[in-house]
Amino acid sequence: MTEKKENVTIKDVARQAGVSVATVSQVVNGNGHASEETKNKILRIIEETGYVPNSNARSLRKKQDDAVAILLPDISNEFYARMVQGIQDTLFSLGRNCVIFNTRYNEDIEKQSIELICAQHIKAVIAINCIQMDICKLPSDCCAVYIDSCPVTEKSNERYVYFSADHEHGAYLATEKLIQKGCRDLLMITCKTGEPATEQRRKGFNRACKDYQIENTLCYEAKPRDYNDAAQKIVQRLLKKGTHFDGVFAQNDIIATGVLTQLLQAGIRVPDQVKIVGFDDISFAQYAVLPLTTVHQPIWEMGSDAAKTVVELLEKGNEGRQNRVFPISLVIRQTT
Amino acid sequence: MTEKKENVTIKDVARQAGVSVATVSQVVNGNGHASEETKNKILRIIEETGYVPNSNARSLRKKQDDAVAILLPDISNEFYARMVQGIQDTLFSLGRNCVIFNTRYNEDIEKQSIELICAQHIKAVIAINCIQMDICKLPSDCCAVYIDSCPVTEKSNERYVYFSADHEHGAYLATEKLIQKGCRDLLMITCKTGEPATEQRRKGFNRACKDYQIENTLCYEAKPRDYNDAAQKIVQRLLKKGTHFDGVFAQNDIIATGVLTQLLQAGIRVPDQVKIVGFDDISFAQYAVLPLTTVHQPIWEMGSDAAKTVVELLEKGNEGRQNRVFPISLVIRQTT
DNA sequence: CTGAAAGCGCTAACAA
DNA sequence: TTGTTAGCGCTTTCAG
Repeated sequence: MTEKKENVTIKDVARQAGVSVATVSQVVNGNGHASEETKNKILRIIEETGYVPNSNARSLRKKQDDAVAILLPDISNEFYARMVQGIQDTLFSLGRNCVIFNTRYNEDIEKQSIELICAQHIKAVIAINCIQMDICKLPSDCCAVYIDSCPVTEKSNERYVYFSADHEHGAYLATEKLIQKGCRDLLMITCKTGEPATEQRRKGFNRACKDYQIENTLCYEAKPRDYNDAAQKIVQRLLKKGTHFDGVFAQNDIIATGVLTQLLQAGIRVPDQVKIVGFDDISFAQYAVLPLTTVHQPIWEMGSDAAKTVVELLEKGNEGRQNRVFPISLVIRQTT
Repeated sequence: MTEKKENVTIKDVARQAGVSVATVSQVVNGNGHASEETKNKILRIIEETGYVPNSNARSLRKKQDDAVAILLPDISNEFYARMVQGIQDTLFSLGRNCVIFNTRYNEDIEKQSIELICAQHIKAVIAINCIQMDICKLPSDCCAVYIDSCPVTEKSNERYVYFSADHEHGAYLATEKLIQKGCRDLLMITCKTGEPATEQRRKGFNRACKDYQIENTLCYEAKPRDYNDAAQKIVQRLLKKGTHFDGVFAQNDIIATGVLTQLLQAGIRVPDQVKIVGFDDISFAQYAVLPLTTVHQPIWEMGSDAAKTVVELLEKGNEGRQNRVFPISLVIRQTT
């Protein structure tokens, strides 16, 4: 039976090695006191047979899955995809893996995902910008890092930590740049109303406007799923009505791209007549029709750090761990 | 115990409903013959307690996990992300979920992912453009849809089906367009050598060149992970050497964007002096510095169809199912 | 240092 | 229509 490498169980390995399953288990998990000799023998048999432990059985027995769940709204948005890369890279180096729940900005799918997390007895989750902030819905023995899902003023505790980029500061810098470049009639196009990141960016925008005594401001919301299209429609409508604006703060780069497209199409010169600042600094901010001035977020780092943190939370509990606010910076390109 | 909704097991439900676990199991899985009365009672208790079946126990018992595995090389590439959306949308409507393995063009990670698939006893996989074509490595009771992972001439069988876009035709159309627009010195920048899609596109390019008697052709490979950067470096080097070319067939839109950036930076007019055609038609093909002429693939549809197919394969076996080649089309924008 | 045995939560015969 | 029971593959006391 050494040629077929399927459905080999711990029992098969034990039998072939002439030991008990307990010993095999100990060797596999490295927490035993097996002699070098038996250890080597078992390892050899494992190699030969291609034995791979049944993770369902293990999770069942331990009442705990060793995967980390990632909840996010849209995997085709590069912002989230790059954060996932950060998470995975770090998880991989910790010998763990993850399961991604792509919730499509849909509360039902989010709810269902949480049910799957319960069903699978996953005890570590990274929730990125999720709607369902009602954290009671996670089993009480679950650890979590919430990224942008909660106001970071939320106190972290034994099981939860809150991460966020410094959205307010980023928005302030973006708005300030527009004003310093001479814009007086500002348009902000936000992401989803109610999202913590959206609201903090709004705050930063408003504060900058106040500090510089800018009073002509417009604000519209781009519905998610298709930010680009939403942004184009907003600009189109404004242009048609003849509403004047000379500076646009787009709450993400996808929105900024939509604004840019529509403006250029209407024959408006950017940045001469209208200036634009985006947010996130995803790759096509660089490669857009006009490379975008935008607010850079340390996306990979936040993901990587979240992975490290959630695993520590799970393994050692929260040793006085604080919430984290990640610094952002303004990247000047050609739309301002 | 009706207020806490944690760690409620089938036993708890059975006890509270005054029935056996077998009956509960039957009701939950809908394959029993319970009376309306007991069924309703059980359903009510489930609702009250918030019982959710332990998927690890179920998978263990059934020797089969009901998740579908997705293997792909780079989730931050919008092409793959959008295909995932298609897969998930369809899987969701079938009441299944998926686990994504993001292998980073890394054979080790791919191997490890396959091990996790084995460990978890997942029996359905969708493998997109994966390296490990040695399908023997999947357990013999696994069903799979391979997308772009194998030459589609591979015969499908009881357990495997091969999907592919019509890469050769797409490449032919792209190349033909360049030639018809007057290009005579063609540069092709390929994706990873050896990938079936790469090789088929190469074939299409070569065939078009032959048909139109174009002899001055150059061919370089852009290494994955950072296609944009790789493409920029290739163009930079060529420009420095003074190598002449007036038409570029980029094997994906990310590469095309890199080419475009470098060309414009060198003061070369596109499409006047050099024309470019990309491949995939991902969103920023539309929003690039110059909207890209590119080959459109039905990405969402391929994903959706793959999901449907793999589930059917699993549930009913392969009822004479053929491989599929998806049609592509050329989208003309502003780089030709 | 190693083995025996209980049991995680669930499903599927089989009995009643 | 419903209940009893064996056992999926694994980890983990507890004995030896």
